Amino acid sequence: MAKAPPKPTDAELEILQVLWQHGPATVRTVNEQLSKSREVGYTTTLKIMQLMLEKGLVQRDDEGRSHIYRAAVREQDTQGLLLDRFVEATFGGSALKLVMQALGHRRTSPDELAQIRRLLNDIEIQNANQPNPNPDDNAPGA
Amino acid sequence: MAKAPPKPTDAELEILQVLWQHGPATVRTVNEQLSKSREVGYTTTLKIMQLMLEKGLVQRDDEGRSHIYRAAVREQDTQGLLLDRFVEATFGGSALKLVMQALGHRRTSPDELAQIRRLLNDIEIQNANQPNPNPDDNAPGA
DNA sequence: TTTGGTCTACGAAATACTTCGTATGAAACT
DNA sequence: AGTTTCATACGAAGTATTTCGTAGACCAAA
Repeated sequence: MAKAPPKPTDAELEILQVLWQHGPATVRTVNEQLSKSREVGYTTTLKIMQLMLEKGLVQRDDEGRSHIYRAAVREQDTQGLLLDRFVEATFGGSALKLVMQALGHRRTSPDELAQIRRLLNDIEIQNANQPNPNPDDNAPGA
Repeated sequence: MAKAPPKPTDAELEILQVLWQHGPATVRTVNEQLSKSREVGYTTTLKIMQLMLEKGLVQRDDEGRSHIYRAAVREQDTQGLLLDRFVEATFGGSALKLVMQALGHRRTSPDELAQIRRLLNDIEIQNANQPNPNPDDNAPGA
């Protein structure tokens, strides 16, 4: 089994965002997207994408003259990985603190709040049906 | 007004965590805490803390032989700042996606879920009382 | 076939971050 | 006083990331 691709850097993440949203694309297309938010040279984008290829973060199809790149890591997996590190580094591992901070210090629309409520319900239903697969907690709770 | 301190790096954040939890401390104390989770030389910690002083991330009291460092930035402010950047870089600016990911892909205890529900209630009450779609308010300091 | 446009490859500089070795001075101990 | 201990300061190397210049290949139009 091939080694898992490493954590993407900031510049790499920007490019992954484009590929996730847009689907497979050429360097030029990616560069144009990036250029909408900040100035960046074409060869800079090219170089980073080449490095990403070596790291296994993207794959490419080099049929024609210009190569087509696609993300080789899934959006959710990558976000999850980065989230874990971030929670660890910034909130000392407490996902609760993160969520509280995210919701508390930010204007959240009623619609979004509703979506979160729905998710909470789903989770509680799952917890009820599949209680505690890892009975390590001392929670006398309930 | 002094310039706001910059975004702390990973190593700096580790040190801030120690200072936030432990309160003002010497380099040696901080280094001992860090050493619990990974190997790190004393002068490495010292150097980083000196740089943090220059950046304004910490203050220090150099009375006696060993200096006492304290965090110069507040935990919540810093976490908020980092969270903003992180949401932007990783979730394309969608705090909702972040929360969904954090809650969805992680075992969350009933107690934590309850806390989040409570927070949601609070937010909705506030939204109802102050339906302020254009937050230009210069907080009249309660 | 020559010219101009567009592409990839590659080297290397610029920057930021982390790490540590060594110098130096003050205090504590004998 | 001499020696050991422990502190800070500082230089500099090691590493990772980002940036871009330049060279060479390819293709199409004139």
